[in-house]
Amino acid sequence: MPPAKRILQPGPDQSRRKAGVRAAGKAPLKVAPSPSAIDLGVLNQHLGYFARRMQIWIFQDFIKKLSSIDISPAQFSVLVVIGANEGLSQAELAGTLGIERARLVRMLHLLEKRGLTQRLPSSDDGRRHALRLTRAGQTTLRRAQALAAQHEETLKPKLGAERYRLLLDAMRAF
Amino acid sequence: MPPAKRILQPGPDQSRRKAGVRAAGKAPLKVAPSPSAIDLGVLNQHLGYFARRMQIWIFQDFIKKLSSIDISPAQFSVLVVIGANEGLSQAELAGTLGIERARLVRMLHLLEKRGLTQRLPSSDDGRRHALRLTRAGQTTLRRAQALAAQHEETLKPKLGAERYRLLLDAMRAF
DNA sequence: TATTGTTATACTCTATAACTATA
DNA sequence: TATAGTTATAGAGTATAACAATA
Repeated sequence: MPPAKRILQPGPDQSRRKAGVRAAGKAPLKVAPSPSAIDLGVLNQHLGYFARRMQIWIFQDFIKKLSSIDISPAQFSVLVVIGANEGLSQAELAGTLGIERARLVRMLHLLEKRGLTQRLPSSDDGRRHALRLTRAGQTTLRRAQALAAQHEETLKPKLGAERYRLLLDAMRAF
Repeated sequence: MPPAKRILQPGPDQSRRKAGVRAAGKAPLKVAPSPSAIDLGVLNQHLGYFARRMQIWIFQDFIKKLSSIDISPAQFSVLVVIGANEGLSQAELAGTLGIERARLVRMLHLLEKRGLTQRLPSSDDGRRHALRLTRAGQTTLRRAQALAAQHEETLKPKLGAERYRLLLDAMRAF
């Protein structure tokens, strides 16, 4: 497929050129903080900044620890909830995990293609699918939970046992 | 642009059909947990699950609170760090915030187009750009910080003052 | 050779809208 | 008419690779 029309920042960097022109009339700045001296400013007082950094760190460790079975955090959450609630519908699953219904469709396509989940017809409502794990899905879930538990164990020493418990408790407010 | 070739799940849902066939040989499940009764299973013991939910909640509130000036969390962090470290380079900024260098280029294009930031030539290294806020950028940053502070204030009662402090402290471990 | 800023590309995720089949 | 599952599409964000200019 030819790149027809670039979606993001289509043109040749006019803004960059403009900055250069503008800069020509000013004295170039000389100070550039050394890498270690960069100031986070007011970000230091924002929960969201640290929440994002922490979440990324945790997910990256999770992905690494489960790379041998190729299960992402989102896939893990889907397998766990199906495993604990056999027969639930896609809408219920999506609502529980905060995943878009449309997104879940494609995740389930993939998990089904890998032989881990099934969509069975619901007995009492022709619109719904009753979700369940296959035998292979149950096995994969058990392995995933073991690896995820190892991942979780790396977080405790990183935080200290007490702060770990405090965090787990405090974050339930959301 | 014609949809040439679908990237995700190209074919007509074969997996779905397959599931239907498979299901035909089995008794349909009857139990579907009521929405309130859905069990999170082992997710209840995973920091990452709650970290992600919290981060999404916080960002959504942040976006809402700053919607009047149309500044995203990522844009806010960029403005704050440039404001606190005038003259720093794009690589330093990207490294500090954990943003890809390539991604930052497009963010700065946009911020520059909005007249909030500038890229000046660095005096001692021809490869680098020295980043700074324009006057308008400084004004926008001040407004953004005021609105972000309001956002932050909604988090404290939600958590309680003590747990808020504990969280902010504990998450610095990452 | 290595680094800075940049372009290009692909993939993931989010967000909607619209369609179908059922209710 | 409303809901469940689905398709399609656009937009962010992430991840890489490659390139030109500069060191």
